[in-house]
Amino acid sequence: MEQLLHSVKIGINEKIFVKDPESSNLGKRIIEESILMINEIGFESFTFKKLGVKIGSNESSIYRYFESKHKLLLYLTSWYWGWLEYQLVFSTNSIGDPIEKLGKAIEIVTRSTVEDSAFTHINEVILNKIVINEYSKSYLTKEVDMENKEGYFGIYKRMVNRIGDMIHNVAPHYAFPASLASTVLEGSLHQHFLKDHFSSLTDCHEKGGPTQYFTELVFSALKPELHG
Amino acid sequence: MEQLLHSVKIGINEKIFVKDPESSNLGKRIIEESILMINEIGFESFTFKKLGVKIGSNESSIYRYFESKHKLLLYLTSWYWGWLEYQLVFSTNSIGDPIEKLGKAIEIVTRSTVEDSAFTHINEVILNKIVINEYSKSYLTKEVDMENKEGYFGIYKRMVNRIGDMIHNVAPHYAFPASLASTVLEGSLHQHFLKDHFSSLTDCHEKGGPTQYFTELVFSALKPELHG
DNA sequence: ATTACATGATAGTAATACTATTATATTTGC
DNA sequence: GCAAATATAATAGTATTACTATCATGTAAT
Repeated sequence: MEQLLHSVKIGINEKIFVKDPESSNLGKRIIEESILMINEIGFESFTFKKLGVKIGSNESSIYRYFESKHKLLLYLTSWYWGWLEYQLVFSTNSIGDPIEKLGKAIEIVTRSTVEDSAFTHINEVILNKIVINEYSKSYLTKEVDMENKEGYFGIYKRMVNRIGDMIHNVAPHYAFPASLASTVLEGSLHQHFLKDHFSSLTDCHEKGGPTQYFTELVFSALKPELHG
Repeated sequence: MEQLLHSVKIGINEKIFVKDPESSNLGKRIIEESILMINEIGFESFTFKKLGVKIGSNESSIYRYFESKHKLLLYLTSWYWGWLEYQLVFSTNSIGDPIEKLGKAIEIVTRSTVEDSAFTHINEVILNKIVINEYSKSYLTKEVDMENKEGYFGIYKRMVNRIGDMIHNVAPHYAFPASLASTVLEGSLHQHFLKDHFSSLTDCHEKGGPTQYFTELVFSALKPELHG
């Protein structure tokens, strides 16, 4: 399994980058250190100039990989969703029972991220924090429709669709499978954020909090429509 | 009723502004036109300089009211939540039955905003669009904990708590009233956004879509714990 | 050794998000 | 009605941002 994972590469829309950061050492350091830096100082304060200083490289060299910091954010979050999708597919693929399958899927997308040794230059735990704090900013823009057309959000959409399909397989007559799937994915990020910054607005205080909350929420919504 | 509404002023944390925009004509025009402009060009492209040109005033004069565009966003969104809270309290206050009361509350916070003639200089329909597109940016910052301590998000939190309390009154043993309340408020904005930009990720396509989706979601979650 | 390509260094630009200062209206108190 | 106080406007200035452009240097492949 470790071997298998080591040969996996998360496939990201090539329009998001100018030059593939996976293709060079500098590229990998851009990814590695930008994750740490965005987490430390936030996306607004993050600049290519500061990143250049940190990795002992030059601003202009970073522009060879990404034409803007917005594109870098799209890259990082796409990578995260691709990585999570991989976990999802890998862990649910062999499950035959639709209910059990959906349960496992909810667990995977709502749990706190654990480290993954397969991608040495990417810290998934910290990347998860970035997704919680910054993902919305990647699509809450005036350019969203154009960028959506270009396929920049493809992995995320595929992820929502996968979960929506699982919901459909459990309850074929349920009227809101896509909305429920998007609520779980987006709502999970939100509950994790609330846990850290507005603790009175959530009940998900322990480690498994969001998983338990969303598992109950989804299955009680589907109960009246259960298949079979 | 119209008379009553005309005498109501939405109370906003005074630390958010330097000078109360409700206290002068210029202040009101700042609010009125900033809503239109942020909706048109998006919060990132919006600047006080551009706003000054639009209202025939000067950048420096706008800084007398708000020390930054971030604070102006906090003001606008606080106003929106205060306005919505008013609608919520007004419409549910006289309802005795907890189930009916919660149902009405969900309807009010998930429906598409309708015009309100009580506040002539504020277009609530457009302000609602701003909240959908920009509200997350007001708290997804490195300053969130400090600003939360200052009470900048007080109205929103009160709103979530009100709905959480209503949930609790319907189902006193339900374990996640605050999470469910925050899911409805935040999720509603998200479903409205998806409707406009990622229609394949939602099933809430018609006008009453989000209301029906969240009403079913909440009541099915509470069903096993129903009071009485 | 030559060429190609990746990276680095430097400079420059228009715009942003302000602050500071001074000037001119407008309102208010007497 | 006038002075004083206050509100608003005009102008200038600053550090930073988010880039683009050009040229130099290092390194790797033929």
